[in-house]
Amino acid sequence: MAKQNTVFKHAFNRCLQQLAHTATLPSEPEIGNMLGVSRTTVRAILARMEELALISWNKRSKTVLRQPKADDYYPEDETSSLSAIIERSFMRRILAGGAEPGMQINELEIAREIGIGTTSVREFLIRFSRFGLIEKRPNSHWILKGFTREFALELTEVREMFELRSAASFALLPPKHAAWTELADIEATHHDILADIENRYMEFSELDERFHLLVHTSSANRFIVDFYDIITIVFHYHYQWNKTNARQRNARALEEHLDYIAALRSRDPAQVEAACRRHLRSARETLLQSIP
Amino acid sequence: MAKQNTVFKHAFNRCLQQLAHTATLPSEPEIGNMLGVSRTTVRAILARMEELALISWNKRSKTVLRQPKADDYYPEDETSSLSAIIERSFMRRILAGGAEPGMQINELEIAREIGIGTTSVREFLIRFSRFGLIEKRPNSHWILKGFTREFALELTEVREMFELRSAASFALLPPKHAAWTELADIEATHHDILADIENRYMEFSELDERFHLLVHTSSANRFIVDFYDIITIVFHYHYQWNKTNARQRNARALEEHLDYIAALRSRDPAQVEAACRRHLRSARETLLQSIP
DNA sequence: CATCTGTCTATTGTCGATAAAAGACAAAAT
DNA sequence: ATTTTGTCTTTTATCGACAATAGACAGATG
Repeated sequence: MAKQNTVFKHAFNRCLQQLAHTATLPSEPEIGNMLGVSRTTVRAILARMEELALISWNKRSKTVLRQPKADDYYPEDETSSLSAIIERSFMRRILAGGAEPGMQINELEIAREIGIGTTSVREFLIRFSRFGLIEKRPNSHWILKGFTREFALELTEVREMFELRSAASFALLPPKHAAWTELADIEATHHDILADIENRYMEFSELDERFHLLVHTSSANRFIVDFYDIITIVFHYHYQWNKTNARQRNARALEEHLDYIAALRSRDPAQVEAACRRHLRSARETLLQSIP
Repeated sequence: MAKQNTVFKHAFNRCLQQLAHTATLPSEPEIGNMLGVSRTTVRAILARMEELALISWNKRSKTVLRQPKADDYYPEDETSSLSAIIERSFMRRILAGGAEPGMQINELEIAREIGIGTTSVREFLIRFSRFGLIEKRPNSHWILKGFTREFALELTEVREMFELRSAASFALLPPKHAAWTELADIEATHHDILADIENRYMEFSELDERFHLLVHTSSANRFIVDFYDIITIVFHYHYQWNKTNARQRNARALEEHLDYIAALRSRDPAQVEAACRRHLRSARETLLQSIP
């Protein structure tokens, strides 16, 4: 098996959901655009749908015959790309499992454990190395540098530099810039979640990413925006395995965000800087507290 | 040929040079340490040297029989690692050749052009992507974002942030820190080169890297230090293909460095910041001037 | 005549295989 | 009692192969 057909399966599943809304499907290129895949894959999807008697397909006419049932879908776990699988497995090892700094990382071992080839593992590790958690010894193994206190401090130091600068440039965006609309939208969601914090506090993590990414993007600097990937992945996995006081922590962060947003809107550099600093300081504290 | 034995060849060449200095070679592990290779490779080197009647080898006794001649060495170009070859070839394409932003990059084509497998090219591109010059479309090609004015501006923006901070923390290093000795050494080299600038101005590039890396290292932040890789590679290749006014440019930069070094030594934050800013501004100008 | 489909080709993602290099361990040597 | 060497095993770097996917082009369709 040279390549898993996960692109096909994932697109197929998404396409099934579309069947609910229409009696006929649009043209092949249009479906391709919708799903973000090539025509080759679209045709494979259509062929499969015809095979399952979900549609009748003859050239331009693609008529829906019946609604999809649960087992027309491919299983969820067959639809994620290999690198996503490796990432999850790897992050669990280094964040959740007892992985000591200095430990050796072995490509072959990881590959065997997940049951895949070494090439994919290698490529993942190379991509992952930019996060500063592992380091390669050429012709030899990788070293786990570990999710340590130093790591967190170095990470937040750069984050603070970048975010302060981004926030400052955000405040200078012209009033009709799309970012202000997005900001308003984000603000509204903050209020929504706060109003029902008991039940919706888990939605914070995603909103947090959306907000900070918006701020970073306004720097219009690829290095700053790219760096935010590191923040994202660290926070994403970190919170996934560390849920103590989540409700309370998130409520506080939401309030800080609202201050921060108000400051951005004021367009007053001093206020922006103060609010940004306050929030970043408490975000750093939160992160540090959860490291042994 | 699964693997080129470049590690062996390169280490062999370096080991030949050692032959001039001693009549007998030390133990295998010691040679390995010296050359930075494993004992397996050391033994291959010794075996080859014995084969060429350069040494007689019996267990612990390794006696030099004759001095190496020119054709005992392996050719230079067989000693560089594959990724170094790809890097050079690729950088030439995108910096020297007429590579338009937006151009597609094709793994297979590069591989064929250099005459190697696709795996190595892929891995190179993945590693290289962190420099922000290319971007991947999953399941499809890479896009060249190009060495443009925007790239240079974004790069220098981050560089300036990082270097100002690093310089500030450099000034706070305890007086007995090893960095001060290294700084003195670098300063002396500056004077040496300036004294014979007509002949030695090409040595600037390497010295420049050494100096700025020293400064960045004092931040003790892996993200800041790692970022300096991008600066290094960009300046390295950029100057290699752009030598207009090199003598004059380098002389000026050397003078600026000396001011900057003096400021660091003064340990006065205001002076440090001023000198650092001055130098970074002119470095940026130089870079920008050479972009169409 | 613009867009869609049928068909064909080219490239990417992943695997397994293999030589090079690293490294483990016990016997040998000082 | 270390350190060195001989031998053996394991891992990495790289290749070639192949299915999945993207993409090109001409003829068909409205």
